[in-house]
Amino acid sequence: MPRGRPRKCDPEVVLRKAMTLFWENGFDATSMNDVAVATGMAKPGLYECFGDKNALYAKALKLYFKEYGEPGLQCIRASNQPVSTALRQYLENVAAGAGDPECPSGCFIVNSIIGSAQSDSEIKDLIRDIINQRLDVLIEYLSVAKEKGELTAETDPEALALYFAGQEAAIAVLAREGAEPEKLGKFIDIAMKTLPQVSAEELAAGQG
Amino acid sequence: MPRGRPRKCDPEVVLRKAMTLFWENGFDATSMNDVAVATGMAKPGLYECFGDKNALYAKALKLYFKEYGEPGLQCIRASNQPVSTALRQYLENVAAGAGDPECPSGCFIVNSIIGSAQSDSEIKDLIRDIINQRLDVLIEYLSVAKEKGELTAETDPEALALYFAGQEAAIAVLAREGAEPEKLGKFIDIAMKTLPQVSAEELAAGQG
DNA sequence: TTATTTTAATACCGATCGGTATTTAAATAG
DNA sequence: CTATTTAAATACCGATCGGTATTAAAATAA
Repeated sequence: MPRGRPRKCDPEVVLRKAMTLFWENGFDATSMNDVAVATGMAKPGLYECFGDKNALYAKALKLYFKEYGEPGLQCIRASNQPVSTALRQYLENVAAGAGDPECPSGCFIVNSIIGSAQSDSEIKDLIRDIINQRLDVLIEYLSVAKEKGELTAETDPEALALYFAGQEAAIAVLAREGAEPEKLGKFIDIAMKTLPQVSAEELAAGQG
Repeated sequence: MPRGRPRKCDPEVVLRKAMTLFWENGFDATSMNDVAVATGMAKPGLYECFGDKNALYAKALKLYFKEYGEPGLQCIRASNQPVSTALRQYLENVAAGAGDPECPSGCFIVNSIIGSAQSDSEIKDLIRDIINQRLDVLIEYLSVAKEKGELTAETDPEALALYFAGQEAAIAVLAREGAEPEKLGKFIDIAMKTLPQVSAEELAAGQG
């Protein structure tokens, strides 16, 4: 046991709770007092643990990306499944997160993009970094799929990556509107029709 | 000329300016003082003309829908062009509005959806009404197109309408991220590939 | 025990918020 | 001219904001 009075609250638990508050209500509508009441950690403790409100928000956003964003990207990166399967799973994972009844609806990152106009520059940079990471993973994955012959020669990996990034945003907004999971499923069915896939026979012929 | 001291500011101009402030910065980050300074109408005048802050926001959102939402819906309703042309124009109109350098980026309605968690019930109802109006127009249009044989018999008009509503949200978020118009154009190209269109020959054969 | 360290808890700071009462200015009616 | 009407302009209200100084409590070290 360390020297002084023991902590009442686990900072990790506090940060997770702060994340859900910012996710649900946004930066402005979540006061430090709200966080203090919801977490049980008094305001001076919050400032000591996390810095000021901007720093707390940035840490919450990083935690969100680590928990809800990176795993999906990692699945894409490591996927050895057909491109349509991998990308469908990717969007279904997004829909599962955005529509999870245990969490605020929608996507904290999308919410932050919308509200970023008056964010401080550290937060803007963080958002930009997250957006670019996601786009780069999608571009890389689609480029490889094209090289492997799974996607037609006319495929534009960058444009298609932006399309899928847009589908994530769409799912987040629709979930925030209250769209049921079943409707999000149908949405994904339609969104996946855009893939310029090479058929299995063509692929076999091309590789043989 | 009416009886008393003449108005310094045209309320319509003031409301339009308030609209751009709320559109750019959102409800919480736009203070009544900000509106007063930006418009030249002092705070008591704002309250006398528009009611409280919630009422001003609601009026600004209604103005936005009238100027940026309804014309596009009217085009869809009145369209006698091929379904792919009409819907492409619809999305291009959305992209033009969301990416207009003269205005805040993105879509005020999408921003309001994201921020609606802590809105008062009048604003929530207004947002819900706008969403439903748009969806109803799309469903009706797609249903008619299916009946006319322009879309395949397997087409689900409700699901496809939600898809297009989602594309609007996607375009709004991508524009808010700073996506250039050219990239939004490519996005629309891909998004339009989902249409389960009947070919011109099939359509002629079916009608003949 | 007593001193020290670390945190919790309370109270408080100036600034800003949404909203309004009051006073001043600009027009018309008589 | 004076009275009246309407709006502008200023000042102000209590509440809440982000952030902090201060005090009280709970642990260890001696």
